[in-house]
Amino acid sequence: MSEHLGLSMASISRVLNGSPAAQAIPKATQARILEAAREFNYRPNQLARSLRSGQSTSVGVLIPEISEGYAAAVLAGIEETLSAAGYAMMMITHHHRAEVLERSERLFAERAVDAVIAVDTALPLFGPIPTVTVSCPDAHPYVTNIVLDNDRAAEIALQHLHALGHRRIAIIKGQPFSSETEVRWRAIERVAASLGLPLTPGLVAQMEEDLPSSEPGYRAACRLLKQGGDFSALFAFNDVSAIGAIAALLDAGRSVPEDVSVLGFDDIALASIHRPALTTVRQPLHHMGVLAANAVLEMVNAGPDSKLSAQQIVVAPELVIRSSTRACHGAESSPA
Amino acid sequence: MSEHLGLSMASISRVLNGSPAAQAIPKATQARILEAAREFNYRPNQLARSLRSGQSTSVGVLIPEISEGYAAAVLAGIEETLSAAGYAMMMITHHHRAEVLERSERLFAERAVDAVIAVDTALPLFGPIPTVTVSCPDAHPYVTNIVLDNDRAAEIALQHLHALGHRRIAIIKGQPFSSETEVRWRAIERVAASLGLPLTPGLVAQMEEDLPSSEPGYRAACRLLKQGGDFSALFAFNDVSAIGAIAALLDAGRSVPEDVSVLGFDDIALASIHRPALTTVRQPLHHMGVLAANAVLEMVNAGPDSKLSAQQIVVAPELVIRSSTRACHGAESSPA
DNA sequence: TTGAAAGCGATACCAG
DNA sequence: CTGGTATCGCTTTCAA
Repeated sequence: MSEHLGLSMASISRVLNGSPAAQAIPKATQARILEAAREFNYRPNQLARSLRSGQSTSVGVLIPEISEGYAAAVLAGIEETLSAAGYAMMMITHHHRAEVLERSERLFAERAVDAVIAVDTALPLFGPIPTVTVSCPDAHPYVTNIVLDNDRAAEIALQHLHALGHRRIAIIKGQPFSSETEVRWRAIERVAASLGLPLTPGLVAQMEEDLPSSEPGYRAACRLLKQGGDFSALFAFNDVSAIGAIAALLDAGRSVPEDVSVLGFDDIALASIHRPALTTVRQPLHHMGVLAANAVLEMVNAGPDSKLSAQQIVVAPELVIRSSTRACHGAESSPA
Repeated sequence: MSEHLGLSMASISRVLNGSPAAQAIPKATQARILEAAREFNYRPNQLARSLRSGQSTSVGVLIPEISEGYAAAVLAGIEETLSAAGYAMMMITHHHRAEVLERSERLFAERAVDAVIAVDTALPLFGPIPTVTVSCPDAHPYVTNIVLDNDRAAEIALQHLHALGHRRIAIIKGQPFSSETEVRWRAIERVAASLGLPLTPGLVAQMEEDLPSSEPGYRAACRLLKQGGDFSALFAFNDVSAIGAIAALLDAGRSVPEDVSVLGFDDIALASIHRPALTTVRQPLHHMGVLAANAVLEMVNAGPDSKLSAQQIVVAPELVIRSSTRACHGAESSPA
């Protein structure tokens, strides 16, 4: 310890942490200490500090996987924010395996994380530790929750297609394990009903495979085609499946958007690069990560016993119109 | 502490850690301790343990960013391996900013990570701490290094195009800040010379912008087009830029692969999702992550003073042929 | 305005 | 075979 240069470690600690008691120390001494710290290249040992203070300035992050797209974008927002606040991140990918989820609670506890953020994860309700979830619609009452307004999303999506004159719209549902699948589907049902759009079994296909590729979307679209294929537009669960669906349509001799308009979801980077560029419902993924991290920081700073209640933070989707959708072929001039 | 149930914390520690001294403890007592631990749901505090033992069982990971596929794949391999070994990961994304790199050394030291892994990063030589780099060809002598065989990569790429009858092949060079840019370029020069392929200035464009999107590739391809555009094939620095280049070519009225074949690099998930699916030089990214993590674990387990010397681990690329390349239009029947 | 000393929760050395 | 106890590096209360 650097007290070889003057005074005792108590004062040093006070100054280096800008603790309230430090105001009672003369400027001159403060400067001396700071300089010595720089000279000795002093690095406080976070482990010791955490052990003593009970604050590890680290948060656990639970995520299905890190392939590109969805999770990566959210993660980037989280990392950026946490890192700027001096917090470390302990990340665990669970691949939707229940056993990993169980174990993660233990790991987080052992490492004494101050809080946890769970992304697209069916959380088994962690202890009394501050928790924030992203895209987990049916999370427990005591955790704060960042979710997309799925009702609004379904609304802008279907209204867009409806306004273009489309009346027979096929839907690709998400996989059963994705936490957003059900909420989104119910929102679609509601909006479809209000617009008078049919949602017959032949117009709906659910993805099944747990692959991070566009394959599930490709196969779902094939099933849709085999079930009659009588639709002029298709609303996919996400961009990746939309791209798979487009490939399936092209392979079946239907062109996009001439024969069928395709609407994606998420607005991952690929959506704008792909040709035809994808019209899509944008989720502010990066921003959701930032919000989650900020919520966590707020809870942690508020102290363990503050009655900062859990919030429900709803973010708005936004329609990004590109070239994969267009007016329905056989449509009369449509009402704006 | 659980010593309320029998004996002292010393023995407990011994048993719970399976320390050598534990063999001298009767089975019966061991069982009693283990059961009590389970009953009390005892979680050892890693912070305290680390403070005492000087081992934090955590490693720092330095990465440019996560949104782009490349890093995400490597990261997945790292996370999986580390996690299975009970190690935590402290990740920092640096966006190629020197200032962040400097700071990260400090952060890693403060958190007392046992080792660091740097991916695609120009490392400022961290202290005496075990270090492994991935894709940093000119790393320092004391760090072990996971690199792709770039010579072989250039060979299989250009030979593929050459065999398809292409003679005028455009190249998109990587950004100056990417650690692989120069090695790769020299490999391409060498192979091009041996195959008798021209590499005139008009056939080469270097990306400049530091964006994790396909924009730099798009712009580079535009420059190539403006510089004459007399080529039947294009070899891009990576898949993301290949995808951007394809968009540029399409926008300029050239079709892919009919008018020009495009060859990517990396084989990120996007490569197979994109239409046309990308022919690409596959880097075993996930595997490289696993190798890096294993190397780190080996070094850490070997102890700080072992003379385990730094290695150079070279992995092999592999050509993945999809639909973005095809035989040259005006080519005579090509020699296999 | 500054110092001494008591821990935080474990590990490891040295006795018994 | 098992129990004390010093110690890891820091924060913080209490005295001086």
